[in-house]
Amino acid sequence: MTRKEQKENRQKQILFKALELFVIKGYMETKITDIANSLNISVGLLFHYYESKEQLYLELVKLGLEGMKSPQKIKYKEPIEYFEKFLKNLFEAIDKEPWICQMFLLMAQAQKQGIPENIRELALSVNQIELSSKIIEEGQRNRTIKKGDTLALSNAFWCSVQGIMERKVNFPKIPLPEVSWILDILREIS
Amino acid sequence: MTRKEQKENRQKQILFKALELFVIKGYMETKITDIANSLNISVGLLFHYYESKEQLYLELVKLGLEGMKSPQKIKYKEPIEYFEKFLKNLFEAIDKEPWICQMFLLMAQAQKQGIPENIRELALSVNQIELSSKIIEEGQRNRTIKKGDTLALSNAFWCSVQGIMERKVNFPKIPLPEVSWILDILREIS
DNA sequence: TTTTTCATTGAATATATGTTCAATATATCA
DNA sequence: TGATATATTGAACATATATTCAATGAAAAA
Repeated sequence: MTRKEQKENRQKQILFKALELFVIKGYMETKITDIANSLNISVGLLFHYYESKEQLYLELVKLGLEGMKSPQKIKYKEPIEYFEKFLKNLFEAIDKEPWICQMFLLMAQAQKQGIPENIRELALSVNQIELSSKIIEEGQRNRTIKKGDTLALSNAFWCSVQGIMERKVNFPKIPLPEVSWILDILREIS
Repeated sequence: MTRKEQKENRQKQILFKALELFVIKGYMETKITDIANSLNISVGLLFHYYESKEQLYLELVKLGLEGMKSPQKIKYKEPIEYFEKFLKNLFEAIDKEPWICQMFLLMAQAQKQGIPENIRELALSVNQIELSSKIIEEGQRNRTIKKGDTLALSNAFWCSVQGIMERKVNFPKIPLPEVSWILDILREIS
């Protein structure tokens, strides 16, 4: 293993362990020593790779922002198909890569109080709920999505997804819901 | 105002402000000085009424446990009616009493890591998801509730509710969803 | 009015935790 | 091999925060 590889591995190792702990315990509750200890490395090494706890969190939020672009790449004919594909991808991905679930929650967590203000603003810069409300509007026009305030519908959908991710992280054994159950929040029932 | 009243008022004042801050910022992120400052009282006074931060949090969880008994009092003929009544009550109550929403989240928060273990166990002692799964099973028998793993369905419902509460606390202006939208997660679509 | 009780304060203390840094071990390269 | 660069350590430092406590003021009781 070259020096460069070694460096990158350590950085990733730290980053993913930090993600795991930040999501489970929260930003403040996660101590630098928690991260170092659970990786069996010294705190000094951690600071060698990341200049501060805040910086480490910032790296993660930046990574998360990248990931949030992926839903925008989903191609769909019917609006409801957009949400269906998103959920399907998400649920499938979760089983293989637990960090996806964690990252989803980190981005929600980063928008809350208690997070350094500059990071919080960054996390708030992509508003999934507003973006989806436009797709919901399309669906309302052709009667495939329920009538009602588009923001509230979008909110209900994303709240539900977040709640599910939240629970999955804390209680991994509880089975995921069926995609169609969550879609029924949006779907016009005829 | 008698001494007794004064005492009770202060205790409640501290308790509710603590609830507000614990829910918004989390347990560790909420500093004793935050609570004292936002009430314009000294830290000493706070410790005069509550022997520790942990004790204060415990009081809140105990209060929350009381509140969690109320869904069990709901009377229903059709199983779906149980969930409908619950949501209706909850959404109506929220507009008048923001602390209900906060309390709902506190109880979820108290079940996570980062909370003192004894309190965490107490919070985990009432399992809303398991309780509801039995009602869901009734509904499945008479075809008013979707087929599928009852725990997963119950989970989807409660995750959704939690996600909604979460968002309401952080972004109070976003409108609440319609009760029926959330019920559609459970309802058999014929 | 005098005494006693309790609400209230805020500086002092103890502890926890983020961060620094000088020293050491190990790998890379000449 | 020897020289240089990098990975790694952990004790030391600075700061933040929970908690204590002796002192003060105000209300209740006598």
